[in-house]
Amino acid sequence: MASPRRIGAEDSKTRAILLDAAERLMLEEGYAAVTSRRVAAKAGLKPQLVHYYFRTMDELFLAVYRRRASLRLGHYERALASDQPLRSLWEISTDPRGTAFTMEFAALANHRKAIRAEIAQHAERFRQMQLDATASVLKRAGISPEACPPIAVVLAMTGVSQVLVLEKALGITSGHEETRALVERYLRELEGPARTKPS
Amino acid sequence: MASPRRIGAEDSKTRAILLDAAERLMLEEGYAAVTSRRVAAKAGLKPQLVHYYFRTMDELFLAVYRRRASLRLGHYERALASDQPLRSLWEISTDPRGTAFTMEFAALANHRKAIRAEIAQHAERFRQMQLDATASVLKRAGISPEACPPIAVVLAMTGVSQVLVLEKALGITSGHEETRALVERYLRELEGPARTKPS
DNA sequence: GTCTATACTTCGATAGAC
DNA sequence: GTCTATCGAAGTATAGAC
Repeated sequence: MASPRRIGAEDSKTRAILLDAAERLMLEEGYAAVTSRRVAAKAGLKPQLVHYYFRTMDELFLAVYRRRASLRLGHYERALASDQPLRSLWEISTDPRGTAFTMEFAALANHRKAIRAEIAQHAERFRQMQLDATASVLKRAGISPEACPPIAVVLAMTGVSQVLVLEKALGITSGHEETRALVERYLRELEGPARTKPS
Repeated sequence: MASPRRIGAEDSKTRAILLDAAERLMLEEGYAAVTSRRVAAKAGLKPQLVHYYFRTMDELFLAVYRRRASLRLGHYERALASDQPLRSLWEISTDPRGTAFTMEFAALANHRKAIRAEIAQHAERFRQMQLDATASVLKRAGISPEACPPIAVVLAMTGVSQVLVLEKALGITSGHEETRALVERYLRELEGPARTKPS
């Protein structure tokens, strides 16, 4: 009884265009630039259409996030099914676009409860997937979980890749090459040399 | 000849109060919450005073950043002068407040050129300080730079600490304890057990 | 140094016609 | 599904009195 207001269909073409525009805006100028007016302008549509497809701006942010998370889930599944899961995971996590999203949504989550909850939920799931793959690679390599806990490896990979991408975006690159080389050495020890071209 | 507009003194008490308010607002609700009206409300002052002390909101952000960076520089210097520089650096970089700032400003830098430049400049300086300390600790421990480049250790410490703090803020903590334990083990190997209470 | 008053812009959101 | 029209709130910033 609260809301007689109409909302557009989820499979609408226009809705997808608005999501694309919001996504690009977020990457290029940060979440603060994602306003109904600016999204519409970027999409070549009227601002009111944003409100027709999304009840609130939070709903728009959530829709953007969910679409990305769903894509990412696919990437993860393919990575884990490959013959070099750790290397594939490293390539995904050092992709600038993916990490830019992570950062932007993390900042956004600081003051939007609904988004924080959504992120936390997905993050735990991705973490578990990474952990399973990492644990089995380390086991196969004969590295004891006591000497080197797989979960710590996962966190280290996550942290190092995020720093590399974040700093590069800020124009800081000192030490990056050496760090990438070191990671490459570990990957070779565990899974051998790269067998597929990095995309 | 451009601006006949008056600007308040840098050593003003009121100015400091406004900076405090902006800083807290940024930590609690993210940079988007830092508006002239909200900063003034938090400081118990009129919004116009914000514009009296800062020409633009960017100038306010820069002032907040510089004040923090200056404090941080002092922390670093004390850490590097201590008898356990690596452990001290780890404690600094896992401090939630410091890292929350880093994240918030990194996100802000995405669409504010002046701030990006300021951050990059300071970051390189901090990086160099960390590197010097790390290199000398590793050397003393007899670890060759070829086996383990000091710069990679610095980036790893930075990345891992950031992930720990960022995820904790989002409510994600799986694997954190194990990772902290692993870092502790490395710190003990290099510098021995903690000799000072973590603040 | 702080106030009132104000100009102008942009924001999220809704109602109702087509 | 998209449009015109419009609200009230909040944003940055400035001028000028006290």
